[in-house]
Amino acid sequence: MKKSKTRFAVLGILSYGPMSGYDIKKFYEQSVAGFWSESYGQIYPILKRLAEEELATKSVYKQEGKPDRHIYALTDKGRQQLQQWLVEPTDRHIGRHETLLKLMFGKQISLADNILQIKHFQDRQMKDLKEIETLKKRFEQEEVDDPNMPFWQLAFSYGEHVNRAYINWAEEALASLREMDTKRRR
Amino acid sequence: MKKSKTRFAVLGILSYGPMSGYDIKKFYEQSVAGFWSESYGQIYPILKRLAEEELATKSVYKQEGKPDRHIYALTDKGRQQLQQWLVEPTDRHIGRHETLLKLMFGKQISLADNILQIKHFQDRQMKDLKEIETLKKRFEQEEVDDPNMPFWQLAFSYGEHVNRAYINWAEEALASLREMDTKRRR
DNA sequence: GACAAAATATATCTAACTGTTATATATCGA
DNA sequence: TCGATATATAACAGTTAGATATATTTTGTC
Repeated sequence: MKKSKTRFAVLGILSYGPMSGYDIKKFYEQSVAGFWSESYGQIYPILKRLAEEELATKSVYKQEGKPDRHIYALTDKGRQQLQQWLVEPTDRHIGRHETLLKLMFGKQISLADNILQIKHFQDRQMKDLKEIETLKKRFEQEEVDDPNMPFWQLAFSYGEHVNRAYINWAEEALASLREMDTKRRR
Repeated sequence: MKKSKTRFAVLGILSYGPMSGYDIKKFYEQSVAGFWSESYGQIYPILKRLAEEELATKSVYKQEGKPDRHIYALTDKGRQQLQQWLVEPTDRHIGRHETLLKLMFGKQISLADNILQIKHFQDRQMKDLKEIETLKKRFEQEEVDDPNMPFWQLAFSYGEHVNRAYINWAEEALASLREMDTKRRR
């Protein structure tokens, strides 16, 4: 039986420094949206288990007006397990790209509706690309000094490459669908 | 509560013609690997429910030596629900790209190990791209005459765009990691 | 501009759902 | 012996949507 990937995603984030479950969720939403996500339903139970297995230590910080912060810090044992996973060969995970799936059944609806779907997809990826560019610039201007920076830059570059591919494909697909439309009307 | 996407993935495939659960799995493995997948654990229970809800009809064909084939065919009601889903706005699903996640924690392991991971990823995507090209050529040569063909071509084109982006990004990332390596050694 | 209402942020946690993996079962052909 | 054919399911992994409770920020109205 394969071990949960969330386990390692959490250990990985803790390698950046001690954090709460809330912080971890925020990180995955704001920084690596695009190629990874985590949900509270997994994060909290796993943090508990990591503490039990001594891969992380837990300490509680009281706050006024806000709930306590349960901060977890990576132990040596935790770092070792993380490193083991990092060097393991990685097998493919087939994502579920709903827009593409819908397109496979495009014959069932009008060309106009197909065009709307792809436009919606293209718009979203354009926004994503802009966000990545903004984040990248902010990191450069603020001259973020972090030993993880070179790896974050590779991730930015990934986002740029993939989103540009999405946008270009969508442009091509839209042209193709519009051509089908004019042919059909003749 | 959102409805299961497998439901619609199954209805969609049935729009191509009557099929068994086994056929559906094979389709998702062989044809749209790259942007969708389905597992038996979902397919069989959902086929049962689709028949109960009269979105598909079931008929059993006996075979000698092999298990019976349970063939499901889309009903008008099923086609209607499929069409409704096809025109609905699609929201983003964030995949889980393990290689990229590992790269985010690349500082924890050697540059050589990071390079191995990306090479492994690049190799796999090169194979995928070749497979898509092969499939595309076969469809062209055999002059496949199917009203869904234009939509399949858009899916091929998607695969080409995205895999080329993956490969190019990997090339860039490898160059960058190798440069980091020479700098570190100086 | 003042005030209230609504939305967002902080923070943890869990039930109910969706989706994956691995295996059982059984026969035929390579 | 392995893979293809074919259905089925238990155990696990992962997501969604809500409860809980308070502070701040935004928005709408007078």
